[in-house]
Amino acid sequence: MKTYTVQQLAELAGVSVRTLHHYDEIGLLKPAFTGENRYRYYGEEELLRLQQILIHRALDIPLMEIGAILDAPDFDRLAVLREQRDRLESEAKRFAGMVRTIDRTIARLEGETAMQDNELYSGLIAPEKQAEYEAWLVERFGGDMEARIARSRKAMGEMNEEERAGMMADLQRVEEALAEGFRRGLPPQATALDPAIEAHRRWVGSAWGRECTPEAYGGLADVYEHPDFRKRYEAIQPGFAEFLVTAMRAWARRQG
Amino acid sequence: MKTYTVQQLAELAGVSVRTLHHYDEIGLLKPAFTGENRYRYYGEEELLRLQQILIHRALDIPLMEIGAILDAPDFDRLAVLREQRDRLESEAKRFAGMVRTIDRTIARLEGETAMQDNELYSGLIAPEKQAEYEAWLVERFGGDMEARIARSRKAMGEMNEEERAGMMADLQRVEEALAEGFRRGLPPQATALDPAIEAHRRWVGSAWGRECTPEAYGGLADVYEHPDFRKRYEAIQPGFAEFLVTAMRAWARRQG
DNA sequence: TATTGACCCTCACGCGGCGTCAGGGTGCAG
DNA sequence: CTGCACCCTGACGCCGCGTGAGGGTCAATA
Repeated sequence: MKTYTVQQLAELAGVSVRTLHHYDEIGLLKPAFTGENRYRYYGEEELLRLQQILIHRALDIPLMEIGAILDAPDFDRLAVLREQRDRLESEAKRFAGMVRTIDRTIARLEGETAMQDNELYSGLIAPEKQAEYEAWLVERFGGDMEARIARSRKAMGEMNEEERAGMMADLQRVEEALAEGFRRGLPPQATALDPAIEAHRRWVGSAWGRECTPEAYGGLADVYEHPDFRKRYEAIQPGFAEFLVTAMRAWARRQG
Repeated sequence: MKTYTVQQLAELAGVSVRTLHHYDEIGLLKPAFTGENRYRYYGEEELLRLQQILIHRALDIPLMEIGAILDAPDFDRLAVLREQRDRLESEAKRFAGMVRTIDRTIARLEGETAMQDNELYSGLIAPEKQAEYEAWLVERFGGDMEARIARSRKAMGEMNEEERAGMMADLQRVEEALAEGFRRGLPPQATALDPAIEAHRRWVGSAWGRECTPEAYGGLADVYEHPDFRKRYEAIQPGFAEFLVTAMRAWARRQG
């Protein structure tokens, strides 16, 4: 017959020796037998019971309650398993939901970050506002922001005047198409805006030098709420800033 | 400016007032301000911070460590989120894994249960062994077993002699085909046995009055290790009992 | 104004489930 | 015999609150 000492069982099950002492003390998990040396010796049956204890414990069931469950007559066994299964599934879903929440936050932060890298020097902000905006970014995002600003400044510095003017003209066309939809009274969620929205997204991607994903585009909408961007879009047409932000978000949401 | 009292914030966040007191005491979550009445008043910023605390707490991170993380400079924010995301995903997977483990246990128990309901009275066990077998079932599975035995006895009692004889003849044909494979020296895992195995499974399904799923069929193999069944299969051919059990298990495993 | 019910406060004991350590014994190899 | 790894019991203490005592504040109502 195979037996385990406390340390062996503890390692097999991923618990501490102290835990096994404690469970013996409270009667939750008794050893198979105790030797003359007062050592605890456990068998396969105790190992199996311990594994069942650990599943219940993962569901925050108090130890004494776990003991009551495991010591109940066998006819309850299937019902208990079904109940534990449902609770374990709920926990799995709870954590999966938190993963999705954090994924959205990460995407948003990454979208914001990518936007700030490139648009700052794309001519959207007047040069005299740049120092102020840089201070805002550093204050908001902290430590390595200055290094990234330096990097973006260098990349934009390498674009010639003709290329920059071409990009600005493209952006104006896109924004004008969107503003026209706004003036015609289309709701921001209207799919008739999709061509203009997607043209805008493509423009942003080319300004970034990499694809603007739907998540990043949704994050960009957040950043367009910054006062400097709002001011700029309000100058195109009063009310346009809010319309654009909502339209961008609606589009991003529809991409799943 | 919108403010919340302790109870309002506690309800919004799903924690207790005591928890908020505690977090204030240890400096983890201070109120926005405290009134002359000594009441705590929290703002949106505190609500957001509390939500972040709760995600970290779900990962069993000690409170003082949570404080250190949240109070770190902002440039760490994205890295921390990524790390938490990975840990939350691991937790989700851990619970999902436990769900699968319990599902397998449930399927096995249900398979055994369904088998015992019907085969007991299908003529496989000699009548004089029935009382003994019933005692074994009740001892093994406990409380409601007697009610279920009564139910099955009634159902079998309604099958006429001709129908019963037809089922027995079918079963003999199936078992003979399997025994022939055994005599020819086929390994129990051989796919050449599949037609006979599937015929057997179909027979069991018809005896049950409902489909015998691969899980249930795997569970049935466990139950065929009972001494009464072994004796019966050994009577067909010495060594056949072990062969059959192994073949059934191999087939069930191959169904995924 | 007084009363009442809901909410707020500080203070403090205690619980569940161990982690950690002290002091001492056992088993086994060199 | 010595040294190392493992075992024991006993016991203090920690973390994160739950619970309750005793008392104050706020707002509606009679």
